[in-house]
Amino acid sequence: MVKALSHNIQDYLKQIYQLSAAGGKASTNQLAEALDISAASVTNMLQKLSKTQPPYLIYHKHHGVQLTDEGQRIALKIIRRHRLIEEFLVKKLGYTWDEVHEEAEVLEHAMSPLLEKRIDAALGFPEFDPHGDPIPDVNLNIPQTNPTTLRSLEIGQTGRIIRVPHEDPQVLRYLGKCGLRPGVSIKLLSRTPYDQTMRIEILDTGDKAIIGPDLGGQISISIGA
Amino acid sequence: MVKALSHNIQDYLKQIYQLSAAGGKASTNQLAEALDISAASVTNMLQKLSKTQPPYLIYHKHHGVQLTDEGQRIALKIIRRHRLIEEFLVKKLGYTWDEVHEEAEVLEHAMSPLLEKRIDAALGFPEFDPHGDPIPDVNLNIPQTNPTTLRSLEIGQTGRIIRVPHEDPQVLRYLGKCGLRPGVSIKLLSRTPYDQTMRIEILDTGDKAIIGPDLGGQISISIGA
DNA sequence: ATCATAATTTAGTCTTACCTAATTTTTCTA
DNA sequence: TAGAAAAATTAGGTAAGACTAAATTATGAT
Repeated sequence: MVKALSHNIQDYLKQIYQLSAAGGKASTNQLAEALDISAASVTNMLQKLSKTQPPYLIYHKHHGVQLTDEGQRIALKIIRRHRLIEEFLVKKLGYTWDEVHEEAEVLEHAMSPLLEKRIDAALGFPEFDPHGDPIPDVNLNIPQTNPTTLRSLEIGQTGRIIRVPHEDPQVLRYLGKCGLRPGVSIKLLSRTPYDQTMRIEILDTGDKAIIGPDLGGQISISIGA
Repeated sequence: MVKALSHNIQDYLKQIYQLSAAGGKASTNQLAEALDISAASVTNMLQKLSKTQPPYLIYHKHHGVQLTDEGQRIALKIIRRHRLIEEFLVKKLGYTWDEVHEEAEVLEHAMSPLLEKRIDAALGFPEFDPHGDPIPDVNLNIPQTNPTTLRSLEIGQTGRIIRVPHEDPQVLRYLGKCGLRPGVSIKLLSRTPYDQTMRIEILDTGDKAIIGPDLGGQISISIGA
């Protein structure tokens, strides 16, 4: 029997996973920022999580942390639940894609293994959530995509949107209004020399959209229409 | 802006509501038993909840507690969510009625007002949950029924089941197997003189079932088929 | 009316997870 | 290769919500 982990701890592990996906390690300050708590509190918790049996992460003073396999397993389980919930809310309860992140952030901790199974089945075992993020399967394997980002498109080149950033409702509403969702094919029309702002065309509708370089770097695409 | 109440406090208020529905007041020990914590802890919490602004309950040493209007409002909100979730799990996710209580016990605390609204709408604004318990509406008004209990039936008299006890999965599985669910019409065939065990007939199917007096007292019915 | 028992409360701790302030370590720049 | 700035850690504290043990109050049977 495995001891139930607190919501807090689950959130730490999830965040560490997300941060180290881009970088291999997560630093105390990054975590403090992401979880909106003080760095001192983070240090305490990291030390604690490195001393459990089994340990959830590997901690070296002043050098960031890395999840153990066990820690990663837990992180992936939470991420799976989070994304299943997002997909469920959109597909079955009429949510828009900008409403689901916050809701899932809470519900992911209240989801039993049974509910996870039933929702997964009700959705037909989906591989991606509404933002195009991959949903780890029952064994926590993640559907692989091989994306680059919108920012790296050449002028005149086409691509297909794979995923968009999922946290900020405002951004999501903007993208939604432009018709920029996963699966949509686009072409880069132009890039301003000074600030790299991109003009792109949605191929199906012919609509145009303006995307700054920051946001462009957070939108994953595959090359080709 | 109202301060968010902890899950714990929500559980206290809900339990007090349920206990005082049958009795007007809830005692420290009843609460300790129902919440599975020590009586001393309950005393502490009751004192705390009676000193909030506004107070959630009225506390007199050694004489039990009673919810204030505010306390009752919160209790009913949780109960509404609990029952909506139960109905949702059965109707939309293929749960059986013995699986839903425990699940709802957790989810009720993770449910946003928006989710409550969407689920309510998806179900067509149901008035009763799978066990026949009334679901408070958006304004927390409770559909009234005027039930008596199975135990009070006379021999040969007919009745229609209104609600069954909802917590114990074993009991629910037994009742389910017998076909005893809300809406079903029954007739009392006999009662043993010694222990008052009842034999009843389900009118639609002709099936017979045996119900002890304790369980019989927890099954609500309306008189007449 | 008394006394045993049951119910409740008080007092004192513990754990979890957070905080701020002060200190130490690392990193970056001149 | 200092020394400043940034990052991380330590130390000491707080609030919630639980606990046990001891004390008090209420109740019910003779």
